[in-house]
Amino acid sequence: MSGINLKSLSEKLGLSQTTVSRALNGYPEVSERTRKRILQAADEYNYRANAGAKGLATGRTMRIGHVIPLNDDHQMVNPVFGDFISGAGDVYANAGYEMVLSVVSGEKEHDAYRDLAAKRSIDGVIVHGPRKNDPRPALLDQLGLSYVVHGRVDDYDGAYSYLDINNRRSFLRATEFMLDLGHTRLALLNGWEDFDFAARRRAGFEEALDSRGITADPSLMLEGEMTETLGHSAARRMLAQNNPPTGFVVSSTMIAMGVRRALDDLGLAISRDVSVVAHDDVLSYLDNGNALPVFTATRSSIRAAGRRCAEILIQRIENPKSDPVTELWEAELTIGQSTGRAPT
Amino acid sequence: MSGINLKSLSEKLGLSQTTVSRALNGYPEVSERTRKRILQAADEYNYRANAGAKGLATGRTMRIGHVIPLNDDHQMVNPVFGDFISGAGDVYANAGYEMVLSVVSGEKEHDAYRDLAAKRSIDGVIVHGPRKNDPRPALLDQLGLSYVVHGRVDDYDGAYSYLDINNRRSFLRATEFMLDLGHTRLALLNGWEDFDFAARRRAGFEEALDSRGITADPSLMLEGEMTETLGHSAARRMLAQNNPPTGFVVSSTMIAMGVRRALDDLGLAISRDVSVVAHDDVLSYLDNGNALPVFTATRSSIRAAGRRCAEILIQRIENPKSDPVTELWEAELTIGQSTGRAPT
DNA sequence: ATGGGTGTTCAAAGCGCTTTGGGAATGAGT
DNA sequence: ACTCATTCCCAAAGCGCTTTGAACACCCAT
Repeated sequence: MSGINLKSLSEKLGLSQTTVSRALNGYPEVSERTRKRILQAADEYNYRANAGAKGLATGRTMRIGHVIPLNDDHQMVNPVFGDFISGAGDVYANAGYEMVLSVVSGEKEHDAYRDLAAKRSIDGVIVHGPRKNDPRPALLDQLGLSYVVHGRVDDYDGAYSYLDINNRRSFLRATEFMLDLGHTRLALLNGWEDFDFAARRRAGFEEALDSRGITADPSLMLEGEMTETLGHSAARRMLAQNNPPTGFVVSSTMIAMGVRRALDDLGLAISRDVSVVAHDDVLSYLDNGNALPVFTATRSSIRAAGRRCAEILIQRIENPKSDPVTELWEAELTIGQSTGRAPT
Repeated sequence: MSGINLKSLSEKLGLSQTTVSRALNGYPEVSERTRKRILQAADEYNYRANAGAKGLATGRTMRIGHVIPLNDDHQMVNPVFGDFISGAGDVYANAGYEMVLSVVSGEKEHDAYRDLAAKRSIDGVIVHGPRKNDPRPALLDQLGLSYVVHGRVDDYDGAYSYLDINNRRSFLRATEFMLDLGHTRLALLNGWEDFDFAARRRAGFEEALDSRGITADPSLMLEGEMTETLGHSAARRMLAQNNPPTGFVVSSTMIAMGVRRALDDLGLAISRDVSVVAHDDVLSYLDNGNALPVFTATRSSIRAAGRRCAEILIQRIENPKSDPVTELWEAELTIGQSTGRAPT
């Protein structure tokens, strides 16, 4: 129905397309009087420049891509994703960008970037879930696409923009906190350690134990999908061992909820019998008890990360010659009701 | 870097752009020999048609929009969203469509649709989270944009495409199941009843009680954000009443997890002391205990809904004259470990 | 030889915008 | 009176594709 174009709009105004276009895009060489007239007419007819045509003419699509990998086993999208894009999306909207999403599984991921680049349908892209030896920065540099990595890749030689939290330090501190409470048998329930963030968390965990002369027990360390079920089954299993842990260091509040359920199953009290410290992404739908936190946790808002990644990417797109931006955020350790002195 | 266009590709081949274009788009009027040559060259140079230019020429952008509303209070994206788009995204990818996302809050939602339509950046749109008196179908019909509603709007006169689950019936059955177990004091923890799905669930709940001559107790019915916290605090409060409920009918497994935590707090055993039945969206990251379900639940996969909505929408886009498609799915009631006979 | 298919290719127009390279009008400077 | 900037506006080219209408070659039947 609707859909007036520049041509007819300018005809209605008795002006050339050039003038109307310039007025609408804020160029100076048009008198204020006519600009006002034009703006008003554009509003009246609900005119908006055809995105495809504009992209063709300018070479900029005003569109940013997110390629989100699908876990092949569970066809699962990382549940933090909703919050991330809600942060990023807000920034995009205010800057006049659109967000395009590609959910792809495994091997097809590479192609997704190639495709988006070759079709020229985006100006830049956010890289989610970087892994060890992640090939994407190299690919994107080669494709000439602007990008920002949410997280880090350990092994890329080139300079690239990223925003990460200090995962190693977070887990170092969380683990030390447990050690200070007298816990010596500590379990780690982690995400897949193929992901950079999880590898760093494990390193922090082990570093803390090492510094107290404790060697990490492999039977108390598990990596996997960060679900409630993982927390539950792992905790059940570990607590049934000969020398069960008195504390759990876990990578998400979802896992922590599973651990709590296992404790309930076994009639154990959280904090008194077994302590739990988690990493909390401050997801909007998992508020970890507003006023007094349920779980002791290292916290860092995924939504804030989404916002900041978007800002950085836009800045990179609009100024590609500038130096890459890198930020490393510290997570905050908040004491909740899930930790206490180790039972004696 | 990369980025060859039709012109240079056809020059390399010594053919006209017409022929190359036709070959690539599968038109018959080009000999198999040349088509093969062209396909090969296209592959070699990694040629892909510029999306904007193609859209301009054809009038079809091969892009589908999802406008997802942001809860203003919590800046929260519905956590089922990840699964929905992972289902839809897969269908899009296979059909050659891209997905564009707009996360917008409250009053700006209307504008988002207007914008996308006026800029001609999408061919169609999925309507999420329909509410009572939802104005969007009327708006979209007026804008001439193809769409399909995930859920239903109660009050729209026009014919429109939707995919919904039978929420009323689900909650009717779940409630009857509880009644059959001897529970007479039943609580309902629901999503915001401004949403169509939640209103229907409540209707089903009340209908079941009515049919047994029980009148629903307003102090046992709550609507709100479907979080763990809601389940926890509501259950705590309701169980502290004079005449506490022996069963909870709740709208998500997230809420159910909160109820379970409240029971643990109070030293009550789930199923023996208090029963819980939930609606389960079968989210990939909340698998409700793979083999034996933790919660008794009415189940319907959100991912499957995403897939189907996408299929319907594509069909509508490619064949706009066809009649609207409407589907109503029945949820499946699966018995888990969270329900038992009412204590006597 | 002539005409009509049939199969294969092409030149050029058009999609809706931005942007280059002027042109006309006005006012100021000499 | 004449030049020279300024200010404001415009015609036309170009972005990379699809698609219309026509051309060309070839073959078979008349």
